[in-house]
Amino acid sequence: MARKSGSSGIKTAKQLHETATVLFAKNGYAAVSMRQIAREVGVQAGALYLYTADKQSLLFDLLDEHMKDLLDAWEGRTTPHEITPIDQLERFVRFHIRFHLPRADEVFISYMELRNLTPENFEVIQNARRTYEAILHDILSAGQTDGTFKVSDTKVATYAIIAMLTGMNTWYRDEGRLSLDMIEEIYLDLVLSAAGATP
Amino acid sequence: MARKSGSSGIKTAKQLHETATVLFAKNGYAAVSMRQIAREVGVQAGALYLYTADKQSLLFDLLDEHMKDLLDAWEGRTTPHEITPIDQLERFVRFHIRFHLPRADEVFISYMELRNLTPENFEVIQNARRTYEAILHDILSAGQTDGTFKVSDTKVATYAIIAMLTGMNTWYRDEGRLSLDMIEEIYLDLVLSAAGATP
DNA sequence: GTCTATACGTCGATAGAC
DNA sequence: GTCTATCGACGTATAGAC
Repeated sequence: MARKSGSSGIKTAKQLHETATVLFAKNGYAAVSMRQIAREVGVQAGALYLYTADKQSLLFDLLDEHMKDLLDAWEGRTTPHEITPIDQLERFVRFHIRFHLPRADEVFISYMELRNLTPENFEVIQNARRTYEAILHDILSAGQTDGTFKVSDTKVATYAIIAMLTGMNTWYRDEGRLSLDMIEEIYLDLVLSAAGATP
Repeated sequence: MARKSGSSGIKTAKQLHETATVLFAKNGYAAVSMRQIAREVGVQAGALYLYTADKQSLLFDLLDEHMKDLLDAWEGRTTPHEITPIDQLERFVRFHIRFHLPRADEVFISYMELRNLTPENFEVIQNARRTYEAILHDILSAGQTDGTFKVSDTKVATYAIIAMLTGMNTWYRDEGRLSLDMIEEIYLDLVLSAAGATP
């Protein structure tokens, strides 16, 4: 068969990441073969190695991109100068939901495929995750100090709140009974209550 | 090489499940080979097929056992006759933590390897999970009705609380700074607050 | 940039000896 | 109940033609 005409490297590179994200999320990193990805992208397996050193780098790049996007998105937000802990927490919750919900596959992979990273790659992703957690922890600590929040342990509360919010991705469906706006308000109430917020 | 002496079928069957649990949790179902399991158990790969029809059945059996144990443990508890929603919720939280924390591998597999089940097997596990969620949902609904709880949506609150509690498994370490008893109290506070409990 | 062809290892599962 | 040996398929990754 003749070689596929009209292919462009940039397009293939992008399709590789998109396809790998979907397939890894659906079937798992270990269960997806390079051949399968290539077939879906529309090239031969060998051609994939023009865009990634190996399968491991492919996984790492997906997770690394996701965490960078997340932290960049948070940093890039416009933030008022003086803002109360309670408002900070509200902004965090809304941001988290709005960022994570439309990225179901990426979020899924970022949690499920950590164990398939090499130790060095795992360390990088884990650090990014800790950076994100620190954002919430700082907010809770500030509120705890000035008396607006009341939790037994800010560290555990941080984990609990993030788990609560991220868990949303496991049940949310676009055609579900609740709109995104409603879900946002429901979770906001849950988080503020859990933090013992007294406005 | 002579065949291994002193082996007993019952012992091997048990070791198969234990070994598979550990390996699947550590490396993932798809990444673990039957040969690897056999090596760890101390038999040849072929011998495993005396105890399981195939790899898929092995995974399903592990998850099915876990869910059955969970529901049986809940059913088997002694429960006072009349009990307030707030006490029910407290009992649920303590039960969940005590049951899940010592079963890190089983819990991990039960969440991570759902996608590697055949559709029929997935359905069975999913039903068991829904049964468990219904326990919490009933408690929240009762409290919502009689005014002891105050959540915007009992369904979402159910998911959120279970996610919050189960998320504990991702960070808990035996040698950590918090004892099991302390963690139990911290999460109890978080859950009661999230539910808007007014004692 | 993409192709074909292939090296070389490992997979799940089975057959038959003991 | 466990072993050895093996089948046929599929895995990642590379070499070299075009």
